[in-house]
Amino acid sequence: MASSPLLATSLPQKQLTTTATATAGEFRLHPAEKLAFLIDKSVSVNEVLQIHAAILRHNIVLHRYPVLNLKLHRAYASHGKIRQSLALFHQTISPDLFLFTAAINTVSVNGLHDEAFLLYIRLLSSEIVPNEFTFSSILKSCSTESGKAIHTHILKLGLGLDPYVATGLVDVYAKGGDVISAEKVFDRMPERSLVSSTAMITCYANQGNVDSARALFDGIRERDIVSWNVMIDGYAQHGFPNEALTLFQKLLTESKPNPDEITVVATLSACSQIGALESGRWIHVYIKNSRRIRLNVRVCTALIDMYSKCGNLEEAVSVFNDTPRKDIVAWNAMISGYAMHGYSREALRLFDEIKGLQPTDITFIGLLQACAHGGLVKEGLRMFESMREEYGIKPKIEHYGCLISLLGRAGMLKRAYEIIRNMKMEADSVIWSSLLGSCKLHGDFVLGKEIAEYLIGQNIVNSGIYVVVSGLYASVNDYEGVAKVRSLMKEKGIVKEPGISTIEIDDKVHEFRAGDREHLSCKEIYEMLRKISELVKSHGYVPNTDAVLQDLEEAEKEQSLQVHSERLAIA
DNA sequence: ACTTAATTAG
Repeated sequence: MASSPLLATSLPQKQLTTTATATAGEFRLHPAEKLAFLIDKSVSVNEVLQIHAAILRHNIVLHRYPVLNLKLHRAYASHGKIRQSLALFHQTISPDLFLFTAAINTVSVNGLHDEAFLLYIRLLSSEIVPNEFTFSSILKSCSTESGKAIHTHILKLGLGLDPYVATGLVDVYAKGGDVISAEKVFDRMPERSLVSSTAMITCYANQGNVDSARALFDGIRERDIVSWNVMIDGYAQHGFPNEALTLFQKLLTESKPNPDEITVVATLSACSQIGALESGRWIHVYIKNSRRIRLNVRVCTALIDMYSKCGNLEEAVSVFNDTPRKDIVAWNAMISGYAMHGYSREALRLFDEIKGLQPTDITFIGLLQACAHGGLVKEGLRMFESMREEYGIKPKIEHYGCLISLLGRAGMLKRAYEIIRNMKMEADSVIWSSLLGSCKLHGDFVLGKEIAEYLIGQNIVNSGIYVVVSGLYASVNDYEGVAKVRSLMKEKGIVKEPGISTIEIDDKVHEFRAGDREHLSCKEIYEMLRKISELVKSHGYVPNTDAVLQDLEEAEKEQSLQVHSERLAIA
């Protein structure tokens, strides 16, 4: 659209002779209606500003033309000019329901939840009655508590069965984790729309109830890509990465719908979790060959994460270098990638290269991990300080975890212990395990035992800590200590979670538990295991049975190590 | 004229 004609004193004749605006020109419209028509055609903020200027030039009093006023508000809001669109609202003498609703929607969408409620209250104070549009807008700003209050208003006005409103309610209850209320609203809907079903699937998935989610998903006749994405991501984010991959494969076998950016991001996350490099690579190639799916910053970040976690750092770096419009999340992923591969200096160097982006708490987790892995004590301590002082980021428990691991590995055990005791927050089992592990590593059994006894005394225990404590006792041959820990475990009914190892072969992920005999090639696997064992023993391998927690004879301990899940997977 | 579901980093 041309830029200057709108600023001319009369209405832009040129505009009205083009084909696009011919319909408007055929009628003798009031300038306000013509301008409203132009707003609908506008594609940039500049055009909106010019139209606004034309409105002022024509001395059009906006609140006398509610439709024009509303369209202008919407146009500003849709281009992210929130202040401008709200200014329009506040200049309007008595806003009608449409403008109220649009304004509530604008602030809600932009996260100004308090503002949304102020507007809603102002609406209620006028004699205007909110409608279904208003509620689907205000619900976006509701917590579960305020959602319940709004729910009563909805019921009072008889709008509870409107599909938009009901979906909004399901969404509010889903965010608050109130599945029961969400189900109630959902079940009462006269007909389940695709969107409301998808909202309900999201609710189930977020609760980790993937079975209910899947049942609902399977019951949908016409599934769109959003419902597939919700289901795949639901699996991926709640401990079922294999199911996520399988479902993605199922999607590929159906002709519709086509995967999009979000589908591949969710699936790549599943690949990262199980180290499925081949599947991840396949998806990368699929994206490159697809004309629909763009390698945008989010897709690239998922690829960086996948390649890093699947052990291919070079490919992660290569994707990072080709990532367009890198945001802090992309930088964080690459920093963490370097950190987990032990390239500490590269991680720190990358941090120095970030320009014009505010680092987040996660940036510092990556950096501190890099320092911990590389034994860069001075740098790590300085980093921890600058996080608080320079960047104003409050350390979370995870940051302390990195710090303790950093000091612990460097043998600065006393200092690490002091930091834990002086932390503002309660140390978690990860931190204690890390420090105990360091005590064992550096042979400081006095401090190690002191901590172990403190933990047992304080009842800060779980299977993770028991394992480390017992290992600590075992390494100094304190079998009384080991026995004490064991009986405590029994007494409290703590069971060590069975370890599972997975390995990817020819695009299929195989799972193994210790002593597993479920696998189809079980016989061959055990035969291979026997050969490997002979080989390593002939090279002087002696099994270290100290870490075996079960109460077994030495030979049995060896046997239990022999069929360790990782060994099975490798065989 | 105003309205509904999904995304990455530890």
